[in-house]
Amino acid sequence: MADVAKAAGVSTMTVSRALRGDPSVTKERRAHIVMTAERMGYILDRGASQLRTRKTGFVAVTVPSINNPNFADSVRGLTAVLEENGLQVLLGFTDYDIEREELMISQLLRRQPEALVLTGSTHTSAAREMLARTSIPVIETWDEPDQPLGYSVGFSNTYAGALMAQHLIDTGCREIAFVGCTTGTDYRGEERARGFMEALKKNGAVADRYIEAGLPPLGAQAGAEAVRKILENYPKTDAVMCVADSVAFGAMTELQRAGINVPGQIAIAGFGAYDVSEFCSPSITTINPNAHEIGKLTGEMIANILSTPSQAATIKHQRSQPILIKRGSTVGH
Amino acid sequence: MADVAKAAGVSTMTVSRALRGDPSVTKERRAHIVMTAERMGYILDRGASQLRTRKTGFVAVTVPSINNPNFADSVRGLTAVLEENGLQVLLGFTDYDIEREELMISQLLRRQPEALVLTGSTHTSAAREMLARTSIPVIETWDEPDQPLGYSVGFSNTYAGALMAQHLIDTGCREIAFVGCTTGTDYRGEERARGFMEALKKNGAVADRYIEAGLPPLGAQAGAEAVRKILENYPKTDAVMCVADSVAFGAMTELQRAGINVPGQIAIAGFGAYDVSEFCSPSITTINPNAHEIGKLTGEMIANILSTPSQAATIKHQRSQPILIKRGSTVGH
DNA sequence: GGAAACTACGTTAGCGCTAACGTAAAGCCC
DNA sequence: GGGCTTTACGTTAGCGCTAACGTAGTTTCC
Repeated sequence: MADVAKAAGVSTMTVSRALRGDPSVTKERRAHIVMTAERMGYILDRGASQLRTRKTGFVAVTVPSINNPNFADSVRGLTAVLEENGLQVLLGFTDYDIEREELMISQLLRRQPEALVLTGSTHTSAAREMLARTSIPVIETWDEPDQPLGYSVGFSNTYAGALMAQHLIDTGCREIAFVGCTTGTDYRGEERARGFMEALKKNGAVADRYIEAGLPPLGAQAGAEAVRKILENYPKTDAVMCVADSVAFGAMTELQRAGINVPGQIAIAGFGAYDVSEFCSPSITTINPNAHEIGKLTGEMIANILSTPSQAATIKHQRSQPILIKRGSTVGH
Repeated sequence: MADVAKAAGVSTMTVSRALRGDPSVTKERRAHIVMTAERMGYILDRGASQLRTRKTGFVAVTVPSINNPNFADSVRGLTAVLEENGLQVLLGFTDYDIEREELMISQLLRRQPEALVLTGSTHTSAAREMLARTSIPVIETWDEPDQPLGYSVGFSNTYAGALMAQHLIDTGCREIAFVGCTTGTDYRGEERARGFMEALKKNGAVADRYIEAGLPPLGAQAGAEAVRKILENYPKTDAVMCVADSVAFGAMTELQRAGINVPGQIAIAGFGAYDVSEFCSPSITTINPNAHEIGKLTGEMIANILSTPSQAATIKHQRSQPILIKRGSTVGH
């Protein structure tokens, strides 16, 4: 910067001001300085400026996996809003493991982010302690936390599960299975299962068919395997709800391969509103979690918090609405 | 840090050394310092340390979109390897737009990354200039650049296109359409189309059926619409290659809906080895670009470059091999 | 047993930037 | 026209950390 200043015949302070667009530099001088800097290939060092200004422009984000289209959508929505506000996302992948989440959090915090976004509301106690001590806002997403760490944006996965259970019962199904995983990793999926099962019980339907399908992230393969288990152990099953659309797609394909009519004999439902569930045949009934919206709302919440100097936060908990999408895989049952 | 030093009864230098695991601190003292720091909730500021050490631990990465499973896989593979080497990925999304790529690059460079990973080899001239001036290694991925900016990891998309064309011709197809987009955005997809068309010509097949399917990222919807165009304009078509598996899936579903047998009447092929193409019925012939491998190789290359102080780089260009996966959507034609 | 080497610390300085303050010169007001 | 404000800069200091060097105390070796 000193070199640029000398070349432009001004002080480093003026260069700094010019490059940051400070209005107290005359237009002509700024243009000259910017041109000089460009010609010399000078690039402003955000690392040094952050040391002085105490602003990094980072927002740390942890997600279980980027291969899940829902989380990918959320990250995209979040990134877009933050970018408009001059903020850069620092991503950490937890692989559906809260121990890894703890590790990611501690690493990300060293970068002095201005806010921290987590996926889910289940964390290790060490992570909770760290986060309690942090002065930056923490936003939990994709859930409605019982003991919020600060802010939250999401929906009740229990409710989402119940929503689908109600739909299947309304369609006339009574012997309903759920395919998911309760390995203590995908907590949001487990909550959907819990909400689903409880709603079944409340409606007097059979609620003993929980099929363990392996470790997350579950895919079509897991769905196909689960269906084989169901046909073998519970031949009278008339509906299968899956923890994600990819699983539902695999399940439905396997049923069709076995010559079973969907939805005539067995109805299929999923979660996530993935592309595939819309275009397969029959199309799969699902729940749209509005992933992009969650990311967008989170970004807006952060922009809001950071621009409000007082701690008097406006809205601390944003609820997003999961939408039931009725499709061919259940409606003709 | 000074507070921790005082509390532990040592100098800040010793605290710094202890927290970084410098072996010149006795075990007992280190344990004591680490404990003190933890008790006080002290977190090391990487931003300040990077100013002194000139090492940020950042690797900047630009990808067109994270919603594409291939790029998601690549990012995951890359992140995993870099994480093992103490490096943090800084992600920028270009939305298949090289103007946005230029913007992302200039923003990311301000963070002083130690390496820069780009997707593709088509860049704006301003971006090429910036990158030529940078002293950090630049790795272009998902392509084999004609004018490499430094390093590269990828495969020839032209070759991948030709590979599939050859397979369709071998299967007996002659009137073959390609569904993609040539809007000057998805350069890798365009190259696959070019390689595909050239291979068709070389084999004396019809090569005039390029179907423009809209802006990237293309999905199942685009595939379904393209198929309608094909049936209308080129009813004698006996095979359809799509720029991505999601598109191929939409195309196949639409054909089946129209009562056309796949592969009996029309064969379908895709690209990307997405989950859906394996589990749909019939399963879709595709090309596996080994996305995760590309990310992994890129990460290893970076680790290698950064650990070798001399500029005498070992391998500058890594070739990854796309694999043809023959499946039900073409083999019974 | 004395020089050399090593160990385990502390001290000093500075990485590149900008907040806060200082200061001329110009503009403004009655 | 004297005092006020405003504009457009420059000067000083320091953000939190660690490389490089300095220094006691200990060990090694012939």
